[in-house]
Amino acid sequence: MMQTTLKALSEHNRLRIVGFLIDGPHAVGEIVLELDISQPLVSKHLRVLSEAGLVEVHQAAQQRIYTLRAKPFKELDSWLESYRRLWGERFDRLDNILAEEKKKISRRVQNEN
Amino acid sequence: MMQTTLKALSEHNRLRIVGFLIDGPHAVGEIVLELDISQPLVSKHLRVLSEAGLVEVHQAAQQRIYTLRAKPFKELDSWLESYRRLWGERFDRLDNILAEEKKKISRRVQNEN
DNA sequence: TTTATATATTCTTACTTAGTTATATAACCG
DNA sequence: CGGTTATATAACTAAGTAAGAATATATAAA
Repeated sequence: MMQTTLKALSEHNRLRIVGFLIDGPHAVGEIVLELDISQPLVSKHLRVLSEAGLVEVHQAAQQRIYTLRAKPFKELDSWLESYRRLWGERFDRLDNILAEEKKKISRRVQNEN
Repeated sequence: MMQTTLKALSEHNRLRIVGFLIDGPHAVGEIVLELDISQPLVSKHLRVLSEAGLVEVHQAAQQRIYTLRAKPFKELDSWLESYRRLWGERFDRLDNILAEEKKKISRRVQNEN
């Protein structure tokens, strides 16, 4: 749920963890080194992220490798969709670009004929 | 900041308030009726949202009208950009929308000829 | 087996925060 | 003015939660 996702992401260190996991899966130990906080703390945050469905684990020997899951981010993205109208800007810009593209394409198509 | 935005949105009733404000500005009293929670509680949440820069107020007689501000949502959107690669396809939103639109336009223009 | 490595869990403490109740402020209205 | 409406603020309580310290679990290696 959106609620759960937002809550999980609303904490500083968890946001950092998620940010670190963008560039691929990482073991707990690597996260500890990257964030420079205690291992138990990292484990606890990973648990929260895990329960929120933001990450998944798989085991490799003694290591636990954590990976981002796409779903909650996709959900966030589509939730945001309702708000994009707030800054018409982007769509305006898009419209302008589209208008130009239309001209270009129109010209091209006519040349082809 | 992303942190602040996410934290403000991570609370149930605040998320509801923000959701309600999508369809336009609303007075505190209207929010109270819509969410069916106490007025002081609504005021407190509006304060948090306000301090997080998610809403802005203007006064009309005894009423305070709250409106969504675009900026933090824009920020959220561009923050999400880094994560879109998680579900492949839409890497740059704009680019992809453009690509699709181009096809449509191309088709349309050809039909016009 | 013992020992080392990697990670998780438990317990506690300090702090934050959602919600309630009661009260203050301020604008409008007769 | 006095009353009413609309909203904010303060004080309080209860619940949540992040962080640290100590300990437990589990796999691997010697």
